[in-house]
Amino acid sequence: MKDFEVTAQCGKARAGKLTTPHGVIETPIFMPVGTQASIKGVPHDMLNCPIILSNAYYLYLKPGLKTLKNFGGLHRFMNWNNAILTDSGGFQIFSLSSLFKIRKNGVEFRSKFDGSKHFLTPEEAVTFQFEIGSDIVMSLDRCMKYPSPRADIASAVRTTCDWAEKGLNASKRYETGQKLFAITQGGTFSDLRRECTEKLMEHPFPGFAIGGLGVGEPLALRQQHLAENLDMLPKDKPRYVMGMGPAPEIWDTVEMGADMMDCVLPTRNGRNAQAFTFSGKMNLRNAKFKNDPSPIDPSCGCHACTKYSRGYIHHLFNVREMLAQTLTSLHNISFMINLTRIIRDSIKNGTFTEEKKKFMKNWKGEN
RNA sequence: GGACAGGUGGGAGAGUGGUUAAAUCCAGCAGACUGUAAAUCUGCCGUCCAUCGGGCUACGGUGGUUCGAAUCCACCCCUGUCCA
Repeated sequence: MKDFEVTAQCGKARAGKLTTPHGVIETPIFMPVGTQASIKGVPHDMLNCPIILSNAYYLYLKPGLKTLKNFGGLHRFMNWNNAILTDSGGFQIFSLSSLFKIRKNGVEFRSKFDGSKHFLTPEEAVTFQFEIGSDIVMSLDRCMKYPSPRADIASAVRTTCDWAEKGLNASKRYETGQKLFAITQGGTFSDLRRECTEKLMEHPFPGFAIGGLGVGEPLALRQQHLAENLDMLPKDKPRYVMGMGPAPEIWDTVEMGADMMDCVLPTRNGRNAQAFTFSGKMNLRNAKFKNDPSPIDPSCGCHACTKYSRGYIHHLFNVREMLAQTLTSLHNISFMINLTRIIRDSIKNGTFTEEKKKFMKNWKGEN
C-alpha cells in the first residue's frame, strides 16, 4: 500500500490517507502546533487528533538531542502516540532573524534562551528530526518577509533548493518510514515559485509543503500564489500549506487542493480570549458574555463546551486565570478538528461546495 | 481643644502660575493575532455635537490676586496622624 492515496475528490479538493509510523492520517487535516513539545496550555492527551506539530529549532536547544534520546524519542518524551510533524527551524530563521546568520553551508544562530552560538547545516537540521523520531520531517528552508526584493527571493529559492537536496541525501540512511517533505519558496513571484517547485520535484520527496506565504502579503495575493503553487505539485503526494489557519481560508485552501495545514491561531487566539465557532468568532472578554450560561459553541462536544459556560470562561479571562486559556485553546483546536472532519466528509460525499457555502454563511453570523 | 499632613477624573497617583481635559498605572470598552520572540499587542476611555474638528463643564467649597489658577492668598468644609 502506498504511503499516500487520494480516496475521493470534489473539484480540486481531495480526501486521502497518509500513512506514518504513528498511524494513518485522514486528509485534509489540521495539525495543532506544539512548538516546544507542548500545545500551549492544552494537555495533549485531551486531544483527539492524529497529528501535531513540533519544532526542531526549539527542541534542538531545549531539551536537546541527548535528553530526547534518553527518553526514547520525542513521542515517548511527551507521551504522545499519534504522529508528529516537526518543522525544521526555517521559519525561525525568518521570525527570529536577528539571531540568525546565513552562511554558505548552513546557518549560524544564537539560542533564544541564553544567546549561546550554534551552527546548523541543512543535513543536521534533517537528521536531528529523524533522530528524535519525527514522523514527518521538514527540510530546512529560507523563508523571506513580504515584501522583499526579487533578487533576495531568488537567492532564498536557491538556498532552499540546495538545502532541501542536502537534507534529502542525509535522510537516505533512515529506513524507518519517516518522511522528509520539501518546502517551496518564491514569495509572490510566480516564476520563482515555479522554478523552486519544479526543482524540488526533481527529487523523490514523499511530500511537499508550501512555505513563504502568510508573511505580510495581502490576502488576495496569498490566495493567488497558493492556488498557483498547489497546481504545480504532484497529484499523488501530500501537499502541506504551512501556517494556514483562519477557518474560511481553510475551506479555500482545501478547495485549491491542499491536504495538510497547521496554524498557531487556535492556541494563540485562544490564549487571547478569541473562540472559534460555526457561527463566527467571539471575544470571550466582551462584556456581553458576562451572564451568558451557554457554552462557547452549543454544537461542540469538547470538554470546554460540555462542562463550562461562556459566562464562566469570561470570568476566568477577567481575573486572568490560566484555565480560561486552556479551555478556549482546547475548544479552538476541537473546532479545527471538527471543521476538517466536516470538510473531509463533504469531499467524500461530494457535497463540498454546498457545505462550504453553508459554513461561510453561518461564519458571518454574529454571536 | 492644639500641632502637623492632605483633599486631583471610576480607583490609585503625578502635576505646584500659561505648552493641562490634566502624566502613569489599574479598572472599564472594543479590536488585532496565520510553519508561536505573543497568557501578547493596538485603539478608546469628563461630556455634547462630530469626518477633520469644535463646544461645554472640570482638580473639596466660596471668594480673591492675575492678562491667565488644579497650581498663589483668605475663609469655610472634610480626612488622616500625633499631642492634650
